[in-house]
Amino acid sequence: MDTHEITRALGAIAHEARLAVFRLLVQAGPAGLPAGKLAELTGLAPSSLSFHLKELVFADMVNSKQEGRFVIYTAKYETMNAVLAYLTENCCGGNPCTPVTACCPPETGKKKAKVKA
Amino acid sequence: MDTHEITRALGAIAHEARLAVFRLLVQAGPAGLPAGKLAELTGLAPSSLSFHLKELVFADMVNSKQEGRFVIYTAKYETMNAVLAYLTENCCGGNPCTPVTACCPPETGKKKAKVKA
DNA sequence: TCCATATTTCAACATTAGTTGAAATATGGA
DNA sequence: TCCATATTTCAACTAATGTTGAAATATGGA
Repeated sequence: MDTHEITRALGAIAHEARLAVFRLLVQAGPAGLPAGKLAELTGLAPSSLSFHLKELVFADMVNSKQEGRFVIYTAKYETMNAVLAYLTENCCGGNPCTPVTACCPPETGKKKAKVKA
Repeated sequence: MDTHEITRALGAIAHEARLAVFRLLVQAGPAGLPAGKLAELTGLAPSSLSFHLKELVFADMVNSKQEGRFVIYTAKYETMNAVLAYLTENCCGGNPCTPVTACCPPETGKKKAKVKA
């Protein structure tokens, strides 16, 4: 992940509405949530939500999949973890401080169903 | 830290120039770097750098202190760590996945020289 | 004091991001 | 097929962000 992708990912969640959406998806886990539910939970106008979801998808922070007439969105933990890793890399002039262990295995909504233990 | 502060912090580093500056400061550690050195390392015009530094300070991601005729900037690890914590809080629907241990003790450039162990 | 260096401020402008409401598209069910 | 629901697209507009160069301010040293 280069700096361009990192800033895009950060920019994606550097907005009240998108941060709210992203957190809802993080908390929803691999099952995700349909756009309508997100609209209901955030109170965003459908067109505005759609705009923000596109941003999140473009930044690779979120995945979408059609399911019947719903579109289900899921958080992409991998990208978030890569961002966290980048932010703490080379921290403190290379001094080995407490290492960052990023959160959550790759989502099971995708192909790889990697489960711990 | 509320969502407004989080988005401000994220927005502060969601920009190529500011991310570069922030990383340089993270790597520089508690000693920090003067504005001029940052201008040299990033190639930013002085007025542009000044603008971005103000953003970083405003977002509480960076501290500044006058030192002779230089202004020394330092990264504020505490804020970064709070942001990392927020992003992974309540992850996976509350499932206790690998916990995030954020990076670096509070900087010693400030008053509190809290060292672990 | 006067000068050189370090940094910030300002105004003008250019670019990008976000919001709104209406219309378009897609899907499943009667 | 026709209708209702779910979501996205579009165009117009508003607001926020970022860039530039010149001028202003502050500091230390000769």
